[in-house]
Parts: sequence; structure tokens; C-alpha cells
Amino acid sequence: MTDEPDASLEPESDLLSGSGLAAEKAKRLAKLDTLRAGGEEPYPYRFDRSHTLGEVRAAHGSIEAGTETDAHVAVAGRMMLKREQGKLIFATLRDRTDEIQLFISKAVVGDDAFGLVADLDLGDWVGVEGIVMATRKGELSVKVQRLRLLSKAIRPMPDKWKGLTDTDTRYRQRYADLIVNEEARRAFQVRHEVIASFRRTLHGHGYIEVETPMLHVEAGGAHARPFVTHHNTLDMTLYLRIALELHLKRLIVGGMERVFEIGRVFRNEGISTRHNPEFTMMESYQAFADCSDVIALTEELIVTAARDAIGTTIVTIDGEEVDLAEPWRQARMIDLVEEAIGVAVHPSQPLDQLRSLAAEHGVTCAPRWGTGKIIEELFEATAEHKLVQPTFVTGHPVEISPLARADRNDAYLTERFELFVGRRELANGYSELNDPVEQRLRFEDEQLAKDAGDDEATGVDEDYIRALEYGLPPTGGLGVGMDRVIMLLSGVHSIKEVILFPTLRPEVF
RNA sequence: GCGCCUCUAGCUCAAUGGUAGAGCAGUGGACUUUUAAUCCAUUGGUUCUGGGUUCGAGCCCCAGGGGGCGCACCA
Repeated sequence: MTDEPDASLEPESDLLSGSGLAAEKAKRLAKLDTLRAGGEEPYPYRFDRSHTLGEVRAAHGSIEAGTETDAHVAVAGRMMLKREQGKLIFATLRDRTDEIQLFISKAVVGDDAFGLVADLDLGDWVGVEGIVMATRKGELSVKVQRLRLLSKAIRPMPDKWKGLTDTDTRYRQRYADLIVNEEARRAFQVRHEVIASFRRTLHGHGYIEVETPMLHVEAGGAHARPFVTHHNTLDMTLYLRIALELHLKRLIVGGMERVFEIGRVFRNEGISTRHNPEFTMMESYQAFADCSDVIALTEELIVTAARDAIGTTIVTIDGEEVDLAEPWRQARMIDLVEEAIGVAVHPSQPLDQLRSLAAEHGVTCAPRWGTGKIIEELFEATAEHKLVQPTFVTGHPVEISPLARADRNDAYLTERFELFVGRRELANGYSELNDPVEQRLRFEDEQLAKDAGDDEATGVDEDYIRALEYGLPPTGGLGVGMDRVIMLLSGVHSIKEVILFPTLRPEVF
């Protein structure tokens, strides 16, 4: 990873005859001087492009081999390959839309310009004017009449065939990864399509997009350790948000009825193939709706995104084909645990009974855990890993759901769901707790846990209670881990493949 | 945080403890229809860092660093 000394500072003589990165850079830097001495600016300000390469192919892709059109185009892109053939040069030009061959004839461009083309390096950006043609073999090409260097690449590109494989380099130098790895470009295209699709679906249902603070006085809305920062002028501690929830529900109190936000949240926890310290959540809230409405919305959002982003609802998970268009299973957490261990569980059961059950299944209980928390741990230990097909796990215990409304038929459970696909949690939603008196009691329980040393617990958010006192209508809320949805749909196994610049330790230069 | 694996030329990869190699890129040459062009010639190394064992270390041992995977935490 370490670079050699900056070639521009070295005397040219030794380096120009050598090889290696420093020599390569020195040679290319020397070309800049030569170009400038000849009146050519290697970093011009702009280029007038008449067509993208995709447009050229769309318009002329079917012309007959060995023919020329009279279509004059100006195209631009990066030179990816170069094949010198005596007085002819073939080059592969790539822009955002496509790749097209350049056909450069010494007889057409003249000796000087031909020499400039021969001096181009792979990775250089060029702008070209010429005629659309097809070679004898039928390859759609632009027969170059004029070529301008648009930006000189000083550093050599990775292997033209194998690309970059070292994950460290790929993530640190995403620019190089994107240049040479088609799959990397594709994953981020899927990402764009999924997010655009979510927005369309939500707009279609009358939701409006909002932006709420990232700097929070109290990091609430989820159980997670926050990043802590400090505001100098106010001389106060602030936390980067761990969820969007509490601000968005304030907006429902304000009468906005349907709101959503797609934004980054930050959790000061481990990094893994499924976790990045900053990741993207979509949260939506809908007045007059409950958990069942949110379940329907979740399914619609993800199935629509699949169609929009990858053109199919069939995804492959660990070699298993899953059709997202099939109806998704719903099952209560307590029933899934019973299914897994053959014993019925319920938060109303005696604590000791659940503790020994947990111990039987390898779950070590912390002293402060109540029955609800133990059931959740039992679920994670025994049932969660089986949920490959899309499954809405419902009925989470009240104890682990401080912002969710109790089940209308079971005071120990909530009207809540978590969506699992491919053993990964993708979404979470519930009928929102809107009773300010009960919410205060729930917060106070959280405060006790926090005082007892639970650094993921939050305290009482007095302003949020005040908002509830103005009246939160019946509301259904949803949170979706966008990165994980994108992982599912793009078929990659690490969250780093769908985050352009994942969190890494700083590189040592 | 713990365990396992990994780090060799710009890139992709080789090298039973015995002189560090290949392909691509680069450089020089040939070539007016190539397609990862081809052919000939050729440059390029602090083998992640620091110790140690050994006659001799890319390889074995110890410590450190980066990364990957798993566990834990979590979404």
C-alpha cells in the first residue's frame, strides 16, 4: 500500500529509464511538459460532447460491417484499452453509458496528432470528434478526426483484465475499483435504483420527504451506543443520531400525517459484513394507520424496488432462490421460539422459568433482563437463523419495545414486527405508542436501565413527551435498513460492497 | 474485544528453509481492420514492519500493523 516517493520531486534522468510506479509517474509527468511545450493543454476546462457512447450505439449500433455513416459526433470518455497496429490505432473509449472503439488512422489525423495518440496512456480522459463507422469485422467505432486530451492520468490503472481484487485496496481506493470493476459499478447502480424506487412508492402514497437533525441532544429511537461530539459555541455534548424515529413522530403530532426520511444514522458498534458505523435508514410514519398497514407498505416497497432495480422479484440467498413476490409469512416471536425449542414461552411466565430455559439453549442472561428480553434472546439464539424466506416476526415483548404500542389482545406484547430475509433483519415497524402517560412510564424504565449501566438505554425525552401531550394520532411507523435491502437485491455478501466509502482504519502513508 | 486466515513488482498471481519468478501494465522494435490484438526484445523487488532461530528466512518463531472471515454487540 505504501507509495514510492513522489516522482515529481525526483530528478528525471534515472527514473525515465527505469520502471516501477515512480518511474511510470515520472514518464507521464514528462509527457505533460512535452504537451505544454507543443501548445497542448493536458487539462483543458471543458469539452462539448454531442452524444454519449450509449446514444451513439443506440443510433448506429446496427450499421453494416465495413461501412461509414455521415454522422459526425463528439464523444468523451476514458481510454481503457489501446491496440497499436502500425499506422492504425484502435482504442476502447468508455463513458458512463457504454464503451465504443476509436479507430485512429495516421492518414486521417496526420503524423503529429497520431504521435499524440500513440503517447496516450491507459486511463487518460479524451474527447474525440469523428465519423461513426463499423470496421470490417463489424465493430461499431468512431473514426477519429480530432482528439483532445481532457485529463492526463499520472498513475497506472490496475490490471486491465483482472481489475482489483484486494478488498482493502478496493474499499480504500473506490475510485480505482469503480474504474476497473464492473460489479462494483453495478452494485451502486442498484443502490440508486432502490432508493429512487422507495421515494416513488412513498410519494405515490402521499408521503412527503423531510429532513430532521442529525445532531441530537439525546440519542433516542433505538437501542445503540451513539457517537458523541461537542458543540463549541453552545459548549454542549451532542450525539449523532441513532434513529430518525422521534423527530418524525413529532411531525405527525404537527399534522403532517405522512412523512419519511432517508438518511444516515450512526451507531458506535462493531463493524462486520452486515454492519457499518454509518448506514442508511428509511423511516416513514403514517397517521391513522397501525402495524398491519405498515406490514403491507413494507412488502410493497421492497417488491417494487426489486422490480425497479433488478427487473425481477427472484433473488438468490446462499444458493437458494427466493421469490419476493410470494406472500410473506407472519409469525409471532413467541411462536417462532416455541417452534424452535418445543416449549411455549410468554413474557408473563415466571422469570426463573425463562432463565433456566435460556440456560438450556446457551443463552447467558444478564441480571437486569426481564422476561421479554430473555424471550428476544431465545429467539435470536434458536429461531432467527432459520428465517431465509421473507418473514415478518411480530408481537415483540413490551420490555424490548419502548416506543411501540401494546398489542390490543395481549398487554405483554406489542403490535410490532421485524422483517427478516436471508437471516438478516431488514425492517422494523409498529403501531406507535401515542399515550403520553404510558410513554413516560416506558422512558422511566429505560432511565432505570441506563442508570443501572445499560449504555444503550436512553433517558426520558421530555420534549418528546410534550409533543405526545399535544396528541399523536394513531400512527404506523416503519424503519428500513436500506443498505441491507440493497445487499439482498444486488446479491452481495458484505455491506461494504454497497457503501461507496465504508469505514476503515486510516491508511498509513 | 476474542479466534482463525492473509499481506511478494503499479495490478493479478507463483516460488519442499537454498540465487525472488510469470502474465498484464511500462520501455524499445515490427505491423492500415485490431477486439485482453499479435510477434521480438526488455526495465522493474526494503517479499507489510521490527526482532529472533538458522550456515542460509518470502517461507519457521515472537511482537506490532493493515485487511478478510467467524464470534460477540447490533440494524
